[in-house]
Amino acid sequence: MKEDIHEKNSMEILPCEFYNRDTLEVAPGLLGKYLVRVIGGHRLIGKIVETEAYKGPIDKGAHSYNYRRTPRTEVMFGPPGHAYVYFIYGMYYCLNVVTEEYGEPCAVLIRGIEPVEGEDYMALLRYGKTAHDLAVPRRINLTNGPGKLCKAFGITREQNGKPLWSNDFYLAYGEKVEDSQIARSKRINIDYAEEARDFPWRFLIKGNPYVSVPVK
DNA sequence: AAAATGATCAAG
DNA sequence: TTGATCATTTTA
Repeated sequence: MKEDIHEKNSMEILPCEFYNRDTLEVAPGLLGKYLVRVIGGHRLIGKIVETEAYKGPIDKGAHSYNYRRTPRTEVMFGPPGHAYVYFIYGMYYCLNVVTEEYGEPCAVLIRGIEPVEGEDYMALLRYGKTAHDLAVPRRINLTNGPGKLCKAFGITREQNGKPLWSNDFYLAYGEKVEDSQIARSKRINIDYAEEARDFPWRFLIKGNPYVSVPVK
């Protein structure tokens, strides 16, 4: 059986080539990977448990649909492996990783994370309280959504366009996830996207409690 | 079910 | 310049 070069258990940083592939391979491939963020003298680590693929050229759910190029979508046209962070609903940030070759405006939205290290500081960033003081449902609530995890990891427009191999902000191999542990579904909250609304481009680790919305 | 809250973008 | 929209979350 052939070894998949994109899967291994390790804290090694993901190489740039990881992202330079079809978005529908990168999105499930990101499950189990670790997001690492150094902020305020703390190191935060979280395991990615839910992602969504956005393929701008053909995807009416994507900000970059039909190669729509604006100040906001600009970084998606750039090289793969960089962060695309956008501000939404006047209140929240969402983190994406840019995929595919330079000029192809595609990305993967990170929708759910399981805290691995630094949960107290995540809780502090989210609520101004340590996780120790939170009931279990609220601990789950820390990072189970795209806006929540950005708040918990201190991710803002400052990270927009940053490579995902920065000292204080990177992705590592983390934990191997078998294909049999991955579930798929339609994407969340893109009812405006016509036929693309039904594309099964959302990927989750089966049974993981840190997903934003349970699989239907 | 509906509010919160402001950047974003296409249209005028 | 304006106004509708929005890859969400919280509260009720």
